[in-house]
Amino acid sequence: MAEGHIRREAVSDQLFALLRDRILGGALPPGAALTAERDLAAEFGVNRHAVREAVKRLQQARLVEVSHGGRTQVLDWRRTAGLDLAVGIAAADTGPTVQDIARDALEMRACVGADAARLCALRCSADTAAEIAAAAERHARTGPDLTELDETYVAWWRLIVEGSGNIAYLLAFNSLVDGLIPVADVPADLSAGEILDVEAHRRLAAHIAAREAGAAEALSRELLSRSVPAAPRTREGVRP
Amino acid sequence: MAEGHIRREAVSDQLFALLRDRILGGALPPGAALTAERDLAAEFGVNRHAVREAVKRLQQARLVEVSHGGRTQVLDWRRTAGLDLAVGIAAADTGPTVQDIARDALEMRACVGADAARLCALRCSADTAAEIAAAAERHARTGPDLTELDETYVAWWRLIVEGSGNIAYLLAFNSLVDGLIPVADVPADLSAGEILDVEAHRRLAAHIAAREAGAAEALSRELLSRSVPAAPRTREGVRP
DNA sequence: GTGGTCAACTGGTTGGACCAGCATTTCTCC
DNA sequence: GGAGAAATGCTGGTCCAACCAGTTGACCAC
Repeated sequence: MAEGHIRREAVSDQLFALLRDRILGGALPPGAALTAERDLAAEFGVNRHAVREAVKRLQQARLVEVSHGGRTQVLDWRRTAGLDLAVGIAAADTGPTVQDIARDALEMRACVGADAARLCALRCSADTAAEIAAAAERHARTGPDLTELDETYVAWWRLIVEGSGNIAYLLAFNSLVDGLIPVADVPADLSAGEILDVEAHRRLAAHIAAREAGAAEALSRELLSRSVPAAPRTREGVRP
Repeated sequence: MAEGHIRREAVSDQLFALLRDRILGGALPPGAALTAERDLAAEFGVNRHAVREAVKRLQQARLVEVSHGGRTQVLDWRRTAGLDLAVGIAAADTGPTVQDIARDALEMRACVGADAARLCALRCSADTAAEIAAAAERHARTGPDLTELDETYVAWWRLIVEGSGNIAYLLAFNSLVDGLIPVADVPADLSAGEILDVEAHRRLAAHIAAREAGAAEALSRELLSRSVPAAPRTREGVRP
């Protein structure tokens, strides 16, 4: 078949995305009351259960606060939402753009990645250090295919983050990898300077194996900073 | 009333917590198939819709992968789950303990907070810098009540993180503040050394106002590191 | 005004039915 | 006997209709 698998998105997923974007976009400001479930169901011509599933997800994302008997209230996502939400913020018509989010994510990646490399040098086992070096070599031998290179590079970093022994870093890494980075289309020349520098990877692996925490941190910070676009910021803070 | 608001947890919330803990605890290993919705409903004596809401949340947390017609599969949370999940990991009977999670969260807080202070010094407006200094003074004048002190301290840090202009940091801050830190009972003497050091807060605010990014980063890193317990790690990496 | 009552919302839960997609089994044809 | 097609029985996805359980606010008696 030529057509690429028409996956019909579930109704509750569509509704969740729609309401999420309304909240993030400011159409539903903090403090406002969400339309009642029955009314939402009628408005979109869907069943109330589908609405409930969507609202339940909004609740889990801490975008709304539901109270039995009372009204469902929209929260201020700047104060309550978690890192997992970052996906979709860009979809909002108001506030930060995709470029802003991308830059923020890459900045955070550099910060957390550097500290993870430091901790990895301090705490990982000799086996893990050897595995990291092996993964770096594996990455170095990976073909010219960009997607493939990206995968082995992420896999290599995952080893380092795991080796840091910090679960918070690992979870944040997950949030960034399959939440934010994919959305951000980093200029190819920037990311190539990071992904293709096989020699730097070898040196970082060596620093970790030699327990040189400071050197590992400095090198990884420099490496990860290469993909951060240097575009000037026009706004201050997170407020529009 | 003396009794504290008998909140009966919703069925789907209980079910979500139960299944989440089973997955995080290893009772439902990655790759295993989740019990079918109808069977879960029968097993717990609840309606299938409640089960569906719980499963939908598991899906959003990237703990399971559901496929129409096929089986719902348990994912490897170490590879897929996001930072928001950190709550509840400690509840698992296998793997990291509350102390481990707490330490990891505090480590991450120090790393991200220091970089946020650095960026804030670089990028925040003069108004924001003044507001940060004012918030520091407000905190300094706050009464001896520990809860109150904690609130003003968090509010002060929120200003700094907002001033950094990095939304990823802001969301991670949210995840840490109302997800992880509360669970972690940091020894009072440690946190007091951080929260009560009014002079350090004033200096940090001054560094930010003076655009001394390096000094702001160094001071905040030192400040935030005070609450990190220095307990030795018995395990390596995140693997048990 | 104060207090209680009640009706009209809200979300929470249930049951049953049916549609749609996947996987295995079974049957047919070569 | 083996390869492919058809049938079957599971899975999740959606809907309808009703009822339970809290909250809110208007109303009325005092």
